[in-house]
Amino acid sequence: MSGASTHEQIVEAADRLFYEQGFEATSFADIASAINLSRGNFYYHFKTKDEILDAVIAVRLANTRRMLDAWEAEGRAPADRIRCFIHMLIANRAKIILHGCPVGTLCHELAKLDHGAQRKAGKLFVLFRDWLTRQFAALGSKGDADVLAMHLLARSQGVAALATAFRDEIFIRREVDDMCAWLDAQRPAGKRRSAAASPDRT
Amino acid sequence: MSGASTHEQIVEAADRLFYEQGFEATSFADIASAINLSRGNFYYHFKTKDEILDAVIAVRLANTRRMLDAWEAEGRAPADRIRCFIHMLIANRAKIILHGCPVGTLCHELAKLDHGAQRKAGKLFVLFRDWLTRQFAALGSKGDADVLAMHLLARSQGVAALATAFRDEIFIRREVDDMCAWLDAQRPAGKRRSAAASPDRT
DNA sequence: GTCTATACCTGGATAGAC
DNA sequence: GTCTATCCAGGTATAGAC
Repeated sequence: MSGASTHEQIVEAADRLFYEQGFEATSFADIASAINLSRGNFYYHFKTKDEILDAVIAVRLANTRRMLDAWEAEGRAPADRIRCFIHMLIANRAKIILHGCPVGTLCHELAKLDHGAQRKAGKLFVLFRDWLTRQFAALGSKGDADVLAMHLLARSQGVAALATAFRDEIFIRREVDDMCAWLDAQRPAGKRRSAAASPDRT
Repeated sequence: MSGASTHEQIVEAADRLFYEQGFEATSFADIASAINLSRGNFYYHFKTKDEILDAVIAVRLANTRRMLDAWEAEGRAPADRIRCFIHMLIANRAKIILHGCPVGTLCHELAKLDHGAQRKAGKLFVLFRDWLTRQFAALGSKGDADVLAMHLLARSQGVAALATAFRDEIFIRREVDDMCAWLDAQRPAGKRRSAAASPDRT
């Protein structure tokens, strides 16, 4: 981290603070002090706050692509890949309980602000949607792969939302199990693996 | 509306603006100008912005209780009442697509701000949760009524979240149908009504 | 109860020295 | 590339006249 350029440090800190506090509630002073940079010097790197937001979204898009590629490159069955997606809720449960889903909360905030970056932030959802659609298609769901993808995406968003509101980790685990069971039911009969073969990876 | 007291007018305008723009993004000037009131005079009615938020949440709690009571008083079967809940997504679809769920987005924003009113806003979710739990219990789901309530609440939150992000009304209707089908599957066998008897009330 | 005027602060943004 | 100093807009909040 300390080897990173100032530019990268700014984006990194902004990424974290936008997630934890929200975009609007995060001031230049917050970001600057987080990396021990003077406020004035900020404008050498970014002219406006919107530029920082753009950079943060770009980084998140790149990180998300990398994560999805990694899940895919592990070369397992489509259902296993989808389980990777579902288990994100457990892997990130602590942060989700505190700050919600990074994608969902950002999109919500930008929608309220009627912000120009709405569409770009929405691409984060599109990445997941398209990736899930491909996995469901590979799973054998021909016509309705996108429907299943949207369904699963919505369920994970809902779980994140209530997990934040109720600060309930048990609820997350229960819903994750339920989603995995639902996933098994989507597979062609006779090819289903037992639930016992899919322990939660915490 | 014009007969309402200034106090009521303020809360009403704040309620709407907090929903449309978010709590933080809404200034006193916004609320004041919405009801043609001078900014200075504001403080006769509310000392701080947090007081307005408290009043708005109180009004939303009261309105929600009234709505839930009305659904219950209509005296129909528990499943019909739950369908009232599910169909909220369709009844409010236009606003949901633009601004999300009023409860979910407020709770999310307050969580990010680490605001003191978080718990009070969370009571809105509790109202729905407890009401749904009672309906599922009446439906015959003894031990897991609360689990089903949380599940349905989460799904409706997820649908609202993606509906906002993708501005997709078709998606809402599809998921509402799916939730209704799921609901039918929760009822004791032999007592299920046909899907055709449950047309969407738009 | 309603208004004007205003104090005070924070946040975004700029200029210019180093 | 980094700093200090500064400007300006907007937001919260107060005082006091009417």
